[in-house]
Amino acid sequence: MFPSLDFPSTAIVKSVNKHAVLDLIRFHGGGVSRVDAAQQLGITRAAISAIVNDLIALGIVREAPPRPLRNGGRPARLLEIEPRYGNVIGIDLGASHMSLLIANVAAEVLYEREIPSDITAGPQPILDQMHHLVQESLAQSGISWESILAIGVGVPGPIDTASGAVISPPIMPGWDRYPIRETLKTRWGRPVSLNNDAELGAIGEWAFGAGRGERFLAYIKAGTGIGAGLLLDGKIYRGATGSAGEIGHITIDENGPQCSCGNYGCVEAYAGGKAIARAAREAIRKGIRTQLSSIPLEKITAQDVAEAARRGDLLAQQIIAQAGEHLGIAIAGIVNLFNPTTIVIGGGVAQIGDLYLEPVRRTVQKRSLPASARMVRITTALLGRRSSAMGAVVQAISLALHQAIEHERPASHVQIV
Amino acid sequence: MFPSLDFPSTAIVKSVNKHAVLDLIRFHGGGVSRVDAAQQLGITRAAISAIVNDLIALGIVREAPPRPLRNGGRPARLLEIEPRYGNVIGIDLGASHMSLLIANVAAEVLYEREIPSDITAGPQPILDQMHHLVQESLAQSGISWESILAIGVGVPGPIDTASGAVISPPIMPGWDRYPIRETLKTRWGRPVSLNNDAELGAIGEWAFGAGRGERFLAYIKAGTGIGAGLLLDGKIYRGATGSAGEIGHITIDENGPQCSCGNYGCVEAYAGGKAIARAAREAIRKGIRTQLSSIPLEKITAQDVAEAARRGDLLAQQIIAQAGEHLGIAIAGIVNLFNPTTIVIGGGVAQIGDLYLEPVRRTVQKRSLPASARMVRITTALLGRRSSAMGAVVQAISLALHQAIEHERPASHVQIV
DNA sequence: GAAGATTGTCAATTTCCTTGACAAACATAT
DNA sequence: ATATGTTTGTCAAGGAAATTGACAATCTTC
Repeated sequence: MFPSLDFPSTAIVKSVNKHAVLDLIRFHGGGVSRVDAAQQLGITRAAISAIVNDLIALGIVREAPPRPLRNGGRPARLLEIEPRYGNVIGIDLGASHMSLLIANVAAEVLYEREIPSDITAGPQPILDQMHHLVQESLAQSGISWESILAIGVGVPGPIDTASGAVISPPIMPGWDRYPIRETLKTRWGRPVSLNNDAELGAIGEWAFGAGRGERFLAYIKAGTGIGAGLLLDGKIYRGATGSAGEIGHITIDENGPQCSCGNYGCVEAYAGGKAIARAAREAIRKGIRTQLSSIPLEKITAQDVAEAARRGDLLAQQIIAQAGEHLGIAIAGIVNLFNPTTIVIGGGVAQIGDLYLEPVRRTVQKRSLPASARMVRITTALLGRRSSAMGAVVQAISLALHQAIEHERPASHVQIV
Repeated sequence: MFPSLDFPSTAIVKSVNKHAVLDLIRFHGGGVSRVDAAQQLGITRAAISAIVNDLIALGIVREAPPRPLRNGGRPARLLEIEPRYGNVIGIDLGASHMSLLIANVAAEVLYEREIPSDITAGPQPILDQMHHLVQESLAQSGISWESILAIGVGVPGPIDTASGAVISPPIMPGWDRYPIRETLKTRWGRPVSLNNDAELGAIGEWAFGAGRGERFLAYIKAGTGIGAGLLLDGKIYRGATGSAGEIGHITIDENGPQCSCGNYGCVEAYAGGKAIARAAREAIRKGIRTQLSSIPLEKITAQDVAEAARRGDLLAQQIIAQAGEHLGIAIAGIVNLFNPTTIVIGGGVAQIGDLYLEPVRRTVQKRSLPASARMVRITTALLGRRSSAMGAVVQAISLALHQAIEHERPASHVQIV
């Protein structure tokens, strides 16, 4: 119907199919046989065989130990990623912390660590800290630097994919247009992928979490701020310049309170971690009875409110329910606009659980059109705090493996625009 | 990176390339030569030649009369669609009207007509009326029914692409799940495409209007109601079940007035044609001085308000500016979420012009994140009231031509999932 | 143990693109 | 006017990858 970006010509057909087979093996839970792959990709067994044997020869894929079968016939030889091919690192840079995963290319986590880190310190100190974290983690885990094939990094801001930098990020002062990807690539001498953290959350939950295999998925990162990662029609959606999914600064009340971004009535000013803590402080100032009064006013965090709510504190429960309703309004907007099958809610605030999630569900059902509301499943992140770091791992593996099968032979002379 | 839906294999390579060449010729303003096509598609001149000559042999493409050139060398033979290959009909079914275009496959409009029609009358009477409109139009224009290759239809509701019906449409009472596409297909014995009207607006403006060639485009249909059609990464985005882009019922003020859909504070209740008329009536009831007082209160329409505003009426100008601001809030949400390059505003209310558009632009700049706001161009529909009907024409032509080159030979045995 | 079913592989064939050469048709310089 | 250079489009030969159809391998069931 419309001009497509993929222009297959015989020269790149095998390449495209090889990438497709590789991803099928990577993301198909439970193992795929050659025949499975042939059916799903719509090409013949013979063609698949040739591709799979290439991948095995490269050491990227292996045959899994045979498993009990159901039907008569020659047992299928299931395929899986060869974990010994190499390792990758995934790093999620948050507003107040930095978390790191080391995994092999089969996405099995080998090491995990999280340290506090204040992103407002600016790019140079933080990237130095990141470098030290990597070195320490390798030392502690006994994993060699040579085994690391690629590194994936996530940051909480809109990303320009071409330059590998953040552009006008609301919560990363001093980082505007700093060449993050190039800096790390040069320092590490490895391929580096740079993505928005919510985007990575979507990838992580899609690959190994609550949104497995869904083709229309939105991941909502509800933490200090609020962001969304969008997986539309099976592909990460970044928009024209890479800053799609910025749900946090959508207006839900034009006359609402001022947000840190300067506008009025953004969701983030109602439903984010900061907003929850502020609501508690205001209520206490007004003299409302609550268990939270025992905490010094200025030290109350969203986590304190969540704990109080779990212990039965009425005010805390009310604050969290209201935050959920406000987030629900914004998510209802996403549902109306994107018509997804699944919404995965992650980030720190989502850890609160049903006290937060139920109001979200209720509000979405109430405030989005039936045609879309009926279809959508709203759930918490299965990977918990690790969604984004896991997404970074997935991206790093993609980088490593797809580059490997591409460079196997000299790059095609066919220009893909 | 992610499993793609297109699985090229040698058997379908030529088919894919043929479709790509055809669309390149269709949508490239000013004519393409074989060499141009080769460069843009990344395949060789020889391959393009074979494809183009096939298309010429089928009677779908022709060589344009030679034009003056700039550079030395053999003059390029420009390609264009052969208009005599056949004709199509595009129909836009609105809430209160029905408009029809007859065009040849080169998308040159041959006949145009618009009649009043109340969509609330229900599917059977309206589809009968549509049939009569087609017959009358053919008779009046002297175009033969035999020349009509396909028909495109647009309706103002969320569409389930699989069944060709609308699902829980807010403004089409009685149409829920009525098999519109099958009914028309059977009656006419021609391929029929059924799309959402805003979707078609996006297609129309993308192909021949204000959004020519843009890859990230949102078309906002601001009429009685408000809807959006989304073109993301060069492709129409329909969502998981075809009901994406329902911007009209996004909440911009949670405590706002009740909307016809049952919720509170939807954009449509602030910025749609109905809302504009209602605001005027309420102001008059309050006794505010305005030229509109000369019109019977219950008969005031958005168009009356627009005319009064143009004549300098302060109240009318204020109402329209406020409606624009409210629409701007919703569009700012789209800009934050989708990060498009272009927003095209069409529909009846958009005809008001800058009085409406300027507040929209101002509000979007104010209420969306700088990273996305900087990139976006906001403009009125170039095709005016015809955007959607033109989109229906484009879809009908797509149906006719792509089917023609596909059925040229027996369909590929390759299953594309 | 035989029959049936499913999986994976092989050789021959087909399809379509690429390669490299060449003719056609123009502009410009001499 | 002629020669040179440039761009466009076509042709035949060659190559890459998928398809086809047959067949061996390996299981379940009768």
